[in-house]
Amino acid sequence: MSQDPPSNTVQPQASEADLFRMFNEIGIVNQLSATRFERNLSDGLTLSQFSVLNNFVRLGGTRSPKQLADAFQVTKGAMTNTLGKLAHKGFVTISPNPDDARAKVVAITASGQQARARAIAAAGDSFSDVVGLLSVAEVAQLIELLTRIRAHLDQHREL
Amino acid sequence: MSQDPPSNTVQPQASEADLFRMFNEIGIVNQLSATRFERNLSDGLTLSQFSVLNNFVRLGGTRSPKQLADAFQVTKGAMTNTLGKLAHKGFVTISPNPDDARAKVVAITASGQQARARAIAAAGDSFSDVVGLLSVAEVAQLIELLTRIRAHLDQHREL
DNA sequence: GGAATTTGGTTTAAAGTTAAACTATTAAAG
DNA sequence: CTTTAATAGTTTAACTTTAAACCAAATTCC
Repeated sequence: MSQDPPSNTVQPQASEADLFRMFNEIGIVNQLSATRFERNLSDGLTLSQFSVLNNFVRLGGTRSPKQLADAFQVTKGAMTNTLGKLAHKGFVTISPNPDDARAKVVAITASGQQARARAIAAAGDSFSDVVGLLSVAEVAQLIELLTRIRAHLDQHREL
Repeated sequence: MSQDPPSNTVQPQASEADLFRMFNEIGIVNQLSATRFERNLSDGLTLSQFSVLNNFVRLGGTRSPKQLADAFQVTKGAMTNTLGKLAHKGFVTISPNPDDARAKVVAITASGQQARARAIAAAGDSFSDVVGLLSVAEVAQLIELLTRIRAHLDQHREL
């Protein structure tokens, strides 16, 4: 439909096998880095809990449990659980939504922001040995490509 | 200690904040792609089960449950469970190790290889829409960088 | 050789996840 | 309006994973 016209400067597309290998490699790196990160997490935070706090700080504002569940591709039940833990620790507040009695409004607290900052600092430590491994340009390139992939997967996800 | 001497051709190193962002992006992409992949898995395979089969095909030979557990950064208990399921489906065999009565020898079966091939085919389908997104060069670059990171994390992991 | 330690694997309890059932509220259709 | 369908959130059962206890077999160390 809306394909670019053929041209002599077109880059050859990646094969499915290449992509499989790439996603495989992403999976392994993620496994290793997430394990490492999770171990250094403070305040008894799990990765899911941290992710929620981080999301609030990065994007600001408030969200419903449903929105969070969708954003993290997790069931509503799982999010109920995660938010319960965070609320219990005082890192988020969960209030009724005045406009919709079914819904709730989740917000991060000052204490939650501090916990997130502590976690980030700990994360920095846990990755300090990787600093020498990549140049700024390489990291930038990596982020650029990953962001592109993320945006695509995000748009085309079913559910 | 063993640092390179300063020079005018040295690349500036990535900051911890950049790295955090990078690993964060890897986590999100992984989350999205793994979810997608897992949904298209055939033969009732879970991602862990598929990973074990894939590992056997990629690297050949046989392995002990312990080796597999280490390779995937998973507890021995979890691997006992995963291998049990795979054995039940007839995709691997688990035999005693004649040289060490504590240990076992795990091998993939022909049926397991076929199941892995089917899963790969399904995976190809599930990623077909990503094909147009990246050039061969970009995927190659991505794989190169990820492999480097993986090797580093792998060498420096605790446990 | 025999005691103490380490290692491979299984099992158990606790925690987190999913899928599905369920409740309550809102939106849509007639 | 009123009935029907969809939506937000919670709860439950089944499953996976981890951490820790446990058993059996191998190693290490006197």
